Amino acid sequence: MATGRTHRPATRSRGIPEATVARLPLYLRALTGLSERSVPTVSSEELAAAAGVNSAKLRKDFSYLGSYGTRGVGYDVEYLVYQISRELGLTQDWPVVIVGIGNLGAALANYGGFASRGFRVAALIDADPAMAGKPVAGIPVRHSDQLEDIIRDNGVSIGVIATPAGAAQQVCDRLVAAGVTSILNFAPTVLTVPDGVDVRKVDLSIELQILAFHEQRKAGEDAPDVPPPPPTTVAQDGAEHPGTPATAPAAPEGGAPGDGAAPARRGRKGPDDELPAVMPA
Amino acid sequence: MATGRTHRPATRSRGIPEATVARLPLYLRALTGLSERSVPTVSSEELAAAAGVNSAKLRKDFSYLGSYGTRGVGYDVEYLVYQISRELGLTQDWPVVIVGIGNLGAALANYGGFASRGFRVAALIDADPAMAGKPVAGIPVRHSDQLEDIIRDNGVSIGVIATPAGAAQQVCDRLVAAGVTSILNFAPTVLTVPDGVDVRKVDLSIELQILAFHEQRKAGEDAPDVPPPPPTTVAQDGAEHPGTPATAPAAPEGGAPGDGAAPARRGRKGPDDELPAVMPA
DNA sequence: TGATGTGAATGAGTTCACAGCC
DNA sequence: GGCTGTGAACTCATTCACATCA
Repeated sequence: MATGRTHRPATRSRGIPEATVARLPLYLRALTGLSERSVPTVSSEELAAAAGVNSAKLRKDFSYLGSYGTRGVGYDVEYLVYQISRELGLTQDWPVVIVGIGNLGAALANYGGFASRGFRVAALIDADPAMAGKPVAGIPVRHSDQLEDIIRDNGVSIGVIATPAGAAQQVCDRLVAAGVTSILNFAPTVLTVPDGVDVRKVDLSIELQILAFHEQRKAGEDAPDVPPPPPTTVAQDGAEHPGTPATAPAAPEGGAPGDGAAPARRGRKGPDDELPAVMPA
Repeated sequence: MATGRTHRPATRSRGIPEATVARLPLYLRALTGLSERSVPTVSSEELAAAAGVNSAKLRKDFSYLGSYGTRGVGYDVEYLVYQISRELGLTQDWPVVIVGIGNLGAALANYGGFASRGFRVAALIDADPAMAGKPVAGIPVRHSDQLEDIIRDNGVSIGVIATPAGAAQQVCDRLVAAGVTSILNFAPTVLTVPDGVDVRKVDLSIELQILAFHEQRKAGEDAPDVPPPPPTTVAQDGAEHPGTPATAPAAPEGGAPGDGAAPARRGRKGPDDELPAVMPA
């Protein structure tokens, strides 16, 4: 362990940091806006502001792509648009399939951002036979029996999973077996994939929870250690006291920081804790 | 600039790294699953596997919360669930509003993950008068005129923006003015907010573009420097050769790496480049 | 002169590896 | 013996500050 990792330490060029890659689409969007307004050149300062990053970061990011700017002047908008598009692989056409056509899947199918910028919805797939044939966003939904055929016939290498959590791994396995090597996962599950397959995750409830964390901080501010009380109004809901905290999982005693006697959070809120995304697929 | 930033370097406890915070919801989900299966304790190894991280990272993450494990044994599931929930602020009730009830907004409203874990959809808001009163996910949509009242009446501090890009900043401003201090933004725009307001962004097209980048790499593998040719099939689309690259934005000449004569990407693909999310709000 | 491009400094996050405790 | 908790090493990312060049 820790020996191999061919990570291309080589000459130069190849090996753009992941953090930079993640920002390229942001720059691209900002540049596209400028391009539409026929702005010929931008400085790192201006473009950084439009993309919501700081200019030093932007310049360093661009330096990984090459020397595409002109000192004393800035960057040529059209040229940069092309270079970034090419770097991201958007100068070619990527057929994608969306699996799981519930609310979310339909939203994705209708999403303008899919159609533009090199992505093309090759098929919508759902496990519900009743959905089959029904057009969503102008594309007829196909039954998941045909998943493998669709992937192969269209040379699809990118798949989007918008199924409930329970179906996600299974769908993922089938996609991968059929040749998909990049997956965008909206289901709230950890997907297991073989090496060589990329998975990116978009998880609505996780994002909300992160916000809640920071929100709590704001409300609690200088409360030194105890869990701050409800910051916003609304908290009581009628039956809020669950059973006696008898089930309280014995804390490892020895002065654990920040709390006394955990109420064990008994009284399981709802049965749908696994956050089923939207519809069966 | 760069002086202030009280960032709590203090004694201990407060100051959980952002990266750790972002993983807590993941651990929580894995733990919830174990809890439902009545598993009493887990080792860092097992839990890490379930959450898709490595065990050292998990242990370090937990160490920021306190010493909640037992050496030689592992972690008490129920106890950890409570501690993480508390740390994330999920032991209280967070009313949220969703603005922009198009496909995506509806998907979010129906999303199980919202209802569980401390979040409660206080209202759905849309700018389309025709939507007003129509129930979505059992909640009547309200017109955006009432946005401020809704925020204040319900003590909402978290808002979700699912409007088209064009409306997002405006909606954001109104949310913030009305007292919202955390925003989850699904619109493909950079939002500008005052200090003290948190914004998290979920951007479908950016995620896809990042996948495309890696996908391209896989296909190109050992092509040393030139942009690899289309990996998947499907590439020609009829009229693919745009006008002469006359408009080609003069590259800064001097041997720029990796490409010759950028085709300037003339012939703008489609007019909907700004990726309007779904529906007016 | 006014911007880029980039080494060097700093900081954040991850991983290692092992002491400490059950 | 087994597993947590954590200093220390390391890797990755951001920021600074300035040499460099149109």
